[in-house]
Amino acid sequence: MALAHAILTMLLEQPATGYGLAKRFDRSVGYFWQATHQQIYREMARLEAAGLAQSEVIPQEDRPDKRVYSITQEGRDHLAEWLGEPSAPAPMREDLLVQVRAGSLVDRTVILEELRRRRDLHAQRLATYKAIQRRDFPDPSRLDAGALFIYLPLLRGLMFETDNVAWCEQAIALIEGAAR
Amino acid sequence: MALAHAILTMLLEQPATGYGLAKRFDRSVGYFWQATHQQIYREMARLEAAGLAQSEVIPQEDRPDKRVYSITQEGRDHLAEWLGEPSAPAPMREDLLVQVRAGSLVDRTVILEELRRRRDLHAQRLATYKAIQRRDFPDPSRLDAGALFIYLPLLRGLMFETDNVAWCEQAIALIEGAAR
DNA sequence: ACCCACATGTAATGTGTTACATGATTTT
DNA sequence: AAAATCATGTAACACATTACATGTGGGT
Repeated sequence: MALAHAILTMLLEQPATGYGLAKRFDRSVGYFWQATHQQIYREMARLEAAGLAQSEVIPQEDRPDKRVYSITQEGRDHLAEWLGEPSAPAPMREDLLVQVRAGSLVDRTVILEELRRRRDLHAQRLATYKAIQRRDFPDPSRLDAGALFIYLPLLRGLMFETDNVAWCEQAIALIEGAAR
Repeated sequence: MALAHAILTMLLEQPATGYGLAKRFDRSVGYFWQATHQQIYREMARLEAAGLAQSEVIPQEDRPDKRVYSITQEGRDHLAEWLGEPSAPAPMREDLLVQVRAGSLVDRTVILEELRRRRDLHAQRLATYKAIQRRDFPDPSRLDAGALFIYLPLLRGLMFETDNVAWCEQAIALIEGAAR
């Protein structure tokens, strides 16, 4: 039931269309949750059926009409209750680590190439998160409670991608320098 | 198809029963892949049907008979081919980050309690990984290529849990010190 | 007496992914 | 002329989770 809570949390900040939420998950808040538009549309229909969200169709002239969802009071209560429940760490399922673990099957150049590609990819994500940090939180030393709750998940994403880059680099260096 | 590759990778190191693999995923190699016994049994049956693994029933007297799976040459070839393919980062779906993001809905003590619980949980995991590190890799500065491929995923898990603990601690300190 | 470890599965449900489908406007 | 953005959905399939089911032997 966690996707539902992620959607409600985003609606808490502002009402949105399925399309708009999909983009936020994809672009700005991908450092703490990811979902596709198909998942989101399905889940939003459920949320509305359960009374946790409500929608309103807004006609548009130039563009297709849109259905804007917002959270209900019942949705807020439901979210607040969930916040009191203990959370389980997300299970780790990282393909790259499996590939490295099986690395002895192939020539080391194969693994090295993939590690370099992934290092670049994570460096790019890191740059994106840093740009968001600079734009939205130029002075992280004084944030009120409300801003902190937005800053802290971003910080986690930043730390995660920093680690990804560092690990890839260390892996490359160690594999390049290893005895055969 | 990534669970299949994780299983084949584990079988590469040594043949195993479904039960045994489930325990390895659960206990020792959980820092790079997690799976339950139901997933594993289903996937192993498929691997055998596809000719990538083979099984042999070994009768036992005291305990129930067991079915030991091993990887076939076709399975090795299949794995080796997969190692050449680019990997996508695992999507992030961390409940705790959603809970923090929605933190303004409840009293800060609710979030703080959860952050402390999670900090302890991750500290415990970190201790487990460090124990494995001490036991299996007492001197990480000289490892041959083969050992590196086992050490590097462990290192990633270690870095990840180190970060989890550090982030929880920072989050606790910042929230405790924040203006209302 | 009860729980844990060993050992393997089925069934139902829930979640996530991929492909298909439509159609206007804006940008390259 | 082609591709991207806005906007919403259906359908099929793949994968993951939870509950149920069974049975022995060893330890507390």
